[in-house]
Amino acid sequence: MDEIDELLSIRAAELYYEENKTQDEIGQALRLTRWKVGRLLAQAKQRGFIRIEILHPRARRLPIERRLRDERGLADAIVVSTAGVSSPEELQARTAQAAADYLTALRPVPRTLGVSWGRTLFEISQHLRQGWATGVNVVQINGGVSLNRRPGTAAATAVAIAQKGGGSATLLPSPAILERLETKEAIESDRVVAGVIELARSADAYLFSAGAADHSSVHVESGYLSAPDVDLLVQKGAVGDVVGRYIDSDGNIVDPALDARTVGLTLDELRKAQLAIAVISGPGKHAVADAVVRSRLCSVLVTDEATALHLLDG
Amino acid sequence: MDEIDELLSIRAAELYYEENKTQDEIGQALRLTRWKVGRLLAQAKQRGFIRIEILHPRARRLPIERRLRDERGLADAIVVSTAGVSSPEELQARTAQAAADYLTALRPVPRTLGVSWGRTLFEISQHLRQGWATGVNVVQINGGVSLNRRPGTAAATAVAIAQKGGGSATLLPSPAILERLETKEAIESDRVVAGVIELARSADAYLFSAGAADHSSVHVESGYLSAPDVDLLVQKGAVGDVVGRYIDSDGNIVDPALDARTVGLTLDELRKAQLAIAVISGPGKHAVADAVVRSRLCSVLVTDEATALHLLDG
DNA sequence: CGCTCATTTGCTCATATGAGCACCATCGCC
DNA sequence: GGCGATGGTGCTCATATGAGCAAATGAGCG
Repeated sequence: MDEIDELLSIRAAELYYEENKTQDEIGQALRLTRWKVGRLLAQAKQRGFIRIEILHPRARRLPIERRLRDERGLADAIVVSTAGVSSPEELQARTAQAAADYLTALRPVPRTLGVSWGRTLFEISQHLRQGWATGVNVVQINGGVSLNRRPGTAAATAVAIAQKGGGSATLLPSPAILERLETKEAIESDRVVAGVIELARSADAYLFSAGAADHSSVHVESGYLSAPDVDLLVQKGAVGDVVGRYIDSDGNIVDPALDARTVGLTLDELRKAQLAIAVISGPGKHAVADAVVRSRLCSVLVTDEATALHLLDG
Repeated sequence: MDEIDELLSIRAAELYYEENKTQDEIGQALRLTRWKVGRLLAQAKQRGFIRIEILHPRARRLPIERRLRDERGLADAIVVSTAGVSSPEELQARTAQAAADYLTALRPVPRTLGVSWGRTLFEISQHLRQGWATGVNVVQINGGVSLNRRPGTAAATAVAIAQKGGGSATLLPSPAILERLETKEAIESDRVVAGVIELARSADAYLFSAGAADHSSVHVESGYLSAPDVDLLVQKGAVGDVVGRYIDSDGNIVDPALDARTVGLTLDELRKAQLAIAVISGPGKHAVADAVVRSRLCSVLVTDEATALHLLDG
């Protein structure tokens, strides 16, 4: 395509997309046949001169979803558009909404849903509508007696998801990370705790997020880890955590001793799941998202456009 | 339109615009008739959920051009797209290119073209192609013996436009602004100068830009005005200059004494012109652009999208 | 200069889309 | 509960568009 045709294709595109002229009318205006106009428009599209965006909080990016499924081997992928997003909160809200939508539309409806906790999960619980399902029981899959008093604690999240889904919540009454291995083993051998973990293992589906390995982590905020602890993990190669377990960019446990003191499903148990839905979004989570997908910790990923593109091209 | 239809229209738009499905296929996927799909898509468009942009340095915004013509009473308007513009230089280049294109396509071809000088005019002269016209003579319409040595001086601009247009340039051998009124009157009474100004008055078309009233002005750069001079003009209400004459937001001369010392066509002479093409772009020139259009200093405006929107809505 | 081959052009025809209209469900009103 | 009004739905039909193909154009080469 030469210079002159390129310019003509732009003129044609202006008349077609901005002025709603027919190809025939454009042909008359530019002294071209309507077929030539059609070809110019096709070329303008094909060369990427025409960008069509869907501006809506609920808009998704289907082509990127397909690429994620095909190129990264996911069973399913949900990618929310970042067009028109003005704040990190809005991005988080969009992703949570998409996750809630996905859960609501999920068939067969899981009888038991294993969930983690954190900011993302709490927001998903808020975006689910009352009656999103009937009879969905929820079980926590990792320890999470919150140490702070903010709303959105582990228990509130699981309870909200269960209540809105017409089922009941089973909480895992344990801290996320214990200070001593012996305490962790003692807690896990407790009849109630062991029962909850057993129930968690048998869940039909899992819904969890991932945290970035930095000081903004809920583990720091909740007091399970200190800022220097996190720095040390980063030094060892940690990119983030899934259900409280810190992984490197290949999805391997960074600190086995720490991991042994962490209560809940192990990553290998999660990997064996039929349906593991990870919800990960935000610029700070590109690295964890990559690790999660690479190491097959999830079969379904709900994320934002920028993160998805990072997984594909970055 | 209720919530559910709005969501459906977004899903439909995704399948239509991103996946290139037909409305019929979308109907099958979403369990709707194809007519319903068509209506949903129409509503999505109408409600502004669909944004179509033409990404190209030569792209124009025809709907905005029409609004400028209709709402601001311009004979013609050229608005370049700002989509994908990354630097002020690129914006300037796009606008200059559009002005060059407009000149090239102009019919009837002007036999004599009056031009001002400055950064914008120089850039236009560079974007004109060799042979853009045949036999177009160029005459300077305001004083402009440059005091500095940079390329793009007043003379070089006029000569380039004329040379590429197969004609000759007539320069106005005078400073832009004189220090004393008597000197200005003496210069204007000089046979050669008076002849050039007479020729300028008889031009078929004028091409000029406008400067912002700030320290970046070419008058400051060229030494005709000092920074405090400009500050004083701003205090008196100046928003910018046209052919060296400073105007307020209504297009009136801000400082008649200064104006009397300025050599070249007067603004009223410019206003009487059949065809006066103003080329004004950049965020710093919104106010001058508005003054120029409001006071009918130009019949044709070449500008950028942001400036145009300012003229319409701001 | 004439030939070949590749590309572009203008066409026919099938398909996709939008306009306009009859019909039907839903709602307020009696 | 009957009844007209209102808005949405599915249709017919005209139009716009894209696929595929034959003719025309023109560049390259003997």
